Amino acid sequence: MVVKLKDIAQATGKSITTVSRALNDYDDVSAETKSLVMRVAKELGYTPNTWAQRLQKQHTETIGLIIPTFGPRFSDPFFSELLAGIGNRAAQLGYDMLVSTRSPGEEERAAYQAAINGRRVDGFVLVRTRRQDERISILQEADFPFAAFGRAEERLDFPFVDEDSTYGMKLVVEHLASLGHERIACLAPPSELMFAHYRLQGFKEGLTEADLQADNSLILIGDLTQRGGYEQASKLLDLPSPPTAIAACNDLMAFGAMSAAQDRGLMVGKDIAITGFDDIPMSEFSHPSLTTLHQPLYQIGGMVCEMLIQLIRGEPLDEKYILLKPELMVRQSSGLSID
Amino acid sequence: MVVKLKDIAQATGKSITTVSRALNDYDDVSAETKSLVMRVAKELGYTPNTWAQRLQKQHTETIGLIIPTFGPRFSDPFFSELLAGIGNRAAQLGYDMLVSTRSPGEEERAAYQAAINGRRVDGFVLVRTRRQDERISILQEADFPFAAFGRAEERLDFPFVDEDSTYGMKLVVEHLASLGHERIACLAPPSELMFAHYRLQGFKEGLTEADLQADNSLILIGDLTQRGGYEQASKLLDLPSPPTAIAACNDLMAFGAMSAAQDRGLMVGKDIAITGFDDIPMSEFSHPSLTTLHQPLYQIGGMVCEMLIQLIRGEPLDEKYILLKPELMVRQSSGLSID
DNA sequence: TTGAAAGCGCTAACAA
DNA sequence: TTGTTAGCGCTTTCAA
Repeated sequence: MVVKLKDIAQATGKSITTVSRALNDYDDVSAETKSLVMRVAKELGYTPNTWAQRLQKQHTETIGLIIPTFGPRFSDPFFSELLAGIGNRAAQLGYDMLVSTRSPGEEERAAYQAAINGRRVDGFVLVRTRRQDERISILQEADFPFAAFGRAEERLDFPFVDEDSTYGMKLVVEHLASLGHERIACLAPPSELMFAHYRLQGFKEGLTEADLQADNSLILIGDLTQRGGYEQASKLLDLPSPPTAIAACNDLMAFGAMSAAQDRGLMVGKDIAITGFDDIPMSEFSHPSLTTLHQPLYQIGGMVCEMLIQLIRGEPLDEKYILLKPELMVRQSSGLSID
Repeated sequence: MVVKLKDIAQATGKSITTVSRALNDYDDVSAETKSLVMRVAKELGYTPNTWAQRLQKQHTETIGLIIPTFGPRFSDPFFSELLAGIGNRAAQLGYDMLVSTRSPGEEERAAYQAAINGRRVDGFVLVRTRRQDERISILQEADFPFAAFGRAEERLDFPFVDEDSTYGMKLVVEHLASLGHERIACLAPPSELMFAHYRLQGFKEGLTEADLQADNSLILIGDLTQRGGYEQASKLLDLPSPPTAIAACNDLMAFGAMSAAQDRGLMVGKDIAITGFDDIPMSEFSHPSLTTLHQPLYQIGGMVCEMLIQLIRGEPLDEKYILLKPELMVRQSSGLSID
């Protein structure tokens, strides 16, 4: 049997209302009543029924996060870091986090609609924004609070945190060029992802600035997994005139590329340079360690979460658009020079 | 403005009751009324208010998962795989998943209590069971449904899925011994974790069966991260008489150990053998690739989730205790022989 | 086949 | 300072 307000009311001889107000620390309840109620509530082990509270208050103290997946899973450490950041910040601020995964398409749309209409969450954190992102239109049309990790193509106005991928990739290319590389390949993300656009743009601008020829046959799209990186890098390495450096657009693909190179007897960091993007914990401990761009994913998760909650609470946002500069972590995989 | 039953009732000229029944496909509603109601509901874009439904039905169609963390985060790919498995299975079965992280202690206890009393979730998935696991007593005392990934020390009776770690570690030691190793070290998990017990036991039994001397100075406890693995392996390698093989109790520590060895100029798989446990996606792509024990984490997540939901629904469990045999994945890091 | 009415546990406007 | 009453949106007896 679960303890409810009624039970406390009975035990104290007060009315349900008074008990409710005492528990919520209203100041029109006498101090004695308050402490009496509090004591009894504690004794009885009272916890409010969340659903009743929410039905009444019309908000849920819960934020939603639907992770977009292409395959069935999201084992990318990228997401775990981010998730941890969001979840912990949410908990600090007194919010629950409802998590699910959907692949883009009808199901994803339905999940958002259901959550919005059913008032299941107070707002959404959007991750991995896409060029034409229907999630954004759904949310905006419903006038539903959300904050995103990533920007969107159209000049849509919404709060976001993003890292400056263009800047980051330019940094990488500059680094590789300074090491003497001239044939630099890129392992790009699926083009519908917004960050694919920015990273590719940075890659190309970097080449231009380094006075290098862009060669489209050296730009291959991978699915952001190790396996994808392995496969695409294999193609690059089997080219008649293979690249001397591969800039992967995320760490997982970079690791796949390293394997592909190593399987061909190449020494990564010497015979070929390979770089990543994300700086997942593994990067520091791979062999060779991975030169990559650091994104503070855990903190980013926290920032987006905090933005969202400010939005939900109707508080003014400290900042509406946050663009972070990734930091280049030079490690072994890019080598120190090429002869 | 959100559409509710009342709106549909008005639009169709029916009563709220009838609309509700039509929508829930009761068979005492005429076919025409039903289709009329359905159509209008669709037109208006109706979605039931979750809170009202739950308050009424007294269950939530939500399962809870509180991830225990020692530090602030849970970036272990181990958890992401498991989480994906649980979440996707839950979604298939029509359940939401409420996720949060708490470090063991007062806060964790409070989180469970609040979720139970507030009827916030219908049941819990417990992960990473501990020897004296107070979560289990809380849940059992409240008679609250849960299923665990992992067993517990006391002869407590609850449904679980677990992998046979003892068996797995024996497999590893047997493998290493067959390769000629005699000084085999172990990177063990913190001893309060239940699986630490089983893995260590397997390690020791494996030594005995291989007629090898157990040397307690070769058993070091690490915190399951790469960094922890790196630090503890460093100690082992700097011993006057270092081990020729290191069996880490999870992949992340194994990667750390590999780095430590490589930093000392050792060639992993030749100068020293290193093995892991988990077979996270990275293992196949590290350099050298990691010999480890495969646990189908994604599937395990699904199994535990399904168990829990059967429990919640009061259905008989297909199986109450599931013990899986991990499979040894022999890769490069253990080497093929030692001379 | 349908509708009126009660009630899930809580909060809040209003009265006393 | 306290209690009465209504109502959040839904489901479910019970009666018509």
